[in-house]
Amino acid sequence: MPHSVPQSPVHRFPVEKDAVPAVLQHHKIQPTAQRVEIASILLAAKQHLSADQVLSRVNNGGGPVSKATVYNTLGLFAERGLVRQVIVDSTKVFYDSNTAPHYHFYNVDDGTLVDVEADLVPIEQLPSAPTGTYADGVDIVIRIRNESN
Amino acid sequence: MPHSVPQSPVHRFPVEKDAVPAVLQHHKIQPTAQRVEIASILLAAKQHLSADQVLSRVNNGGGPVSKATVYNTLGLFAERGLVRQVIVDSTKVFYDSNTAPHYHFYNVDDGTLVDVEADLVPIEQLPSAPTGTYADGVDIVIRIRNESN
DNA sequence: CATTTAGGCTAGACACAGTCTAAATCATCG
DNA sequence: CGATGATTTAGACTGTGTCTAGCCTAAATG
Repeated sequence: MPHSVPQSPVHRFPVEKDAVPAVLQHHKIQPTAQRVEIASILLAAKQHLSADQVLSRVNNGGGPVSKATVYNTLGLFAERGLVRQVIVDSTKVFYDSNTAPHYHFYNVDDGTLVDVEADLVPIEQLPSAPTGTYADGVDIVIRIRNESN
Repeated sequence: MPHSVPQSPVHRFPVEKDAVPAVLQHHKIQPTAQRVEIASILLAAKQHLSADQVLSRVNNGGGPVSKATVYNTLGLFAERGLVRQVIVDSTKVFYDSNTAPHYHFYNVDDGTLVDVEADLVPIEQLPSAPTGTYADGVDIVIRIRNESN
């Protein structure tokens, strides 16, 4: 499961489809038709999509793209820092088009993710990583529930 | 996916097998043979086990317990606050026998989990939960990698 | 032009964690 | 003892994600 060092995006949201190939190249990703298709869905807004959601959106909009290609492409995007994997649900991975430092509210009742600005969670200092290792990133998830009265 | 409000354990590690039924009852769990078997594996130490690991351990040690029972039982334990679910790997859930407030290092190279004392990560304040929701808990995962030189 | 080559794409089979179902078993209580 | 409700069970099933083997395309080679 590849993870990447957090990296500030150089692009602004939304990214127009015309601008997608350049963004891909900036991340050392060959822009093919399918990759542009998938990236333009993700980069249309700051959002969290599962592979499943990307697959169905791409097959309603642009052209049919195979399941394998969607999964491979999302993995490649994550590896190259174009998107970030978010692990909050044991059953699926979310891909976050917002790569700026931030955390998440996760609504366990409806499975929704909401961004939390990083500076809203001031951490004085991180504990040092165990010997022989180095920190690669910090994920903070604040689990929330609906007030059910 | 049930989550529970964090709850300080009243027991000390390791919990001897004789003491397990009382611990279960303290968490409002009927102590059956299978549940005692599974709980005594988890409570033998502060540790992080997947359902898979519990299943194979219980079937090497005590008696055969079906897969469905292991999954149901772990879910029940989590719901009643005897153990905590830890979501760091998209492919499986870990069950943490340490229910005291703490966070985790997650070694993405070898899939290992290491506890981080809660007071080593001082958080000044949490952002307020979105309207209509309330915070149910905070998970912090520091992803680490092996220094590969 | 024909041929090779390399990267990318695809359908469909596959792997595997976790859930569901229907039946068997067990405990408790009158 | 028989009824009732909770628990356990084997095995089928679901859904996410991976793998395989072949196909396509574009660029390089001759």
